[in-house]
Amino acid sequence: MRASDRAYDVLKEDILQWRLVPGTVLGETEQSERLGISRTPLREAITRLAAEGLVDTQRGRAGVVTDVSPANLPELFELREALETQAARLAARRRDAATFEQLREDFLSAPASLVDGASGYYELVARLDAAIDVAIANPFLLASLAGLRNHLARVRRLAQDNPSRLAESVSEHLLIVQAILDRDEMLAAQATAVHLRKSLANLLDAVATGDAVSNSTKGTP
Amino acid sequence: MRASDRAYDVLKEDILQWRLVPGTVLGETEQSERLGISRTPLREAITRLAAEGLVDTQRGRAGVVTDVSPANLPELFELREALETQAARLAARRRDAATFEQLREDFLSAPASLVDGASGYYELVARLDAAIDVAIANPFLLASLAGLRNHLARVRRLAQDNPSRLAESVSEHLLIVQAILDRDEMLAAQATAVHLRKSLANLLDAVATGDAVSNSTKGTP
DNA sequence: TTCCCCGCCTCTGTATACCGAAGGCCCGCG
DNA sequence: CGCGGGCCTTCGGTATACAGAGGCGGGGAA
Repeated sequence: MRASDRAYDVLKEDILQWRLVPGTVLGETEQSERLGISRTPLREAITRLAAEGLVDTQRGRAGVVTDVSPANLPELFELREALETQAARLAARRRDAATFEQLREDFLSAPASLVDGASGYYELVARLDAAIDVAIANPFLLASLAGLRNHLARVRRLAQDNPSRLAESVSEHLLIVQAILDRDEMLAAQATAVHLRKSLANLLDAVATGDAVSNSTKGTP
Repeated sequence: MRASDRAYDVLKEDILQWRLVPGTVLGETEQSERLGISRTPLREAITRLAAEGLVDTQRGRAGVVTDVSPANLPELFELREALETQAARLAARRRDAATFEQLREDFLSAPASLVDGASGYYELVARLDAAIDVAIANPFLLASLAGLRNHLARVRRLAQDNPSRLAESVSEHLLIVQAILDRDEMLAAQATAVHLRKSLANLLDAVATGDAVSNSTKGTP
């Protein structure tokens, strides 16, 4: 594997996992030494991260890890609503029945597994996202979704999911999966919109009540 | 200005204007000599173009200008519908009245100027896009829109606008501007969706009837 | 004549050297 | 003692040198 790819992966993970906090200056000399590579491949990694909006680069100053704040939540969800409602609509149109039938069963049995931690549930949601990605079969929409998810991953660390919210979330996802299975494009899109609005409201509420996630206590390997 | 920025601008323009056709291999040595810079800043430019999806890079092979074909039109418009309907909705919510009042007047007088070429009209549409960009005030949505427009600029060269289509397009845009002025979010989004569907249908028809644009005969400076 | 293998050559990937600019610190002057 | 200017240091930007890999062509053998 290329050194620039490794540098990119490491730096991206470091930023997404808040090991490199917003505002951190990524000096070329410093980071190239830390990663054990020379400045040339490091620059390529920084350039790629800048293109994804994870770092800012200004003339004469090396990359600075982009700032994220609760103020970005409404902005991100405006984009998310645009992309994911369309994704749900297209998935309903083109989905593979067997895949979503399986997902439907998994979501039906999800409440039982919620009692012992939510990590399995998050993994299930990720599988739904992946299934939708495959179903929509649109590289351009997919690229925009991928960029969005970078920022969502960072902002999620700002607030913790409310346990009671998870049960709601399961039923909302189930509705989406069912609509996709039924080839009901309109319902799939609207159920997604509903889910996103409620998710945003929950996140904003969690932020407002000071339920912030300490960076050191939470890890998602 | 930095050499890498100049290289990026030149290459991007060359790709968007079809001076570098899809499939062209961008050898590092060759391009750095052509642009009169060394390979280091050129690599940065290629990396940025790759992040935007304008070039493919695979291990051991330099950048290759991404392929575009009429088959991409439906895919692009699926993303475009998602982003631009949301953009119209948000613009209706947050627009500056004076800006769009001016645009309304300009679109009202657009049919008169259509008789002597459409270049002024395209510029007017670009001004509307810019006004919407300002109104939505959302950097994430804006970034996705910018990426989309890169690809749209390329694919437009695949088909020529039908003159009779332009008159229709004016009235569709007028409806969008009026809806934004009226703060009618729903109508703004739906009018945008209508416009996009008709645009796509027109483009697909133009492609199907072999009305392709010769690369050398059309320039957009 | 055709196919396969070997070797050369070019090109990418990485490291490093050089240059210019900007910022910080220190010294001197008011 | 404070402020300003100049010098020095450091870092980003660019060029270039070097190594490894992959591809292509030529030659030999079947």
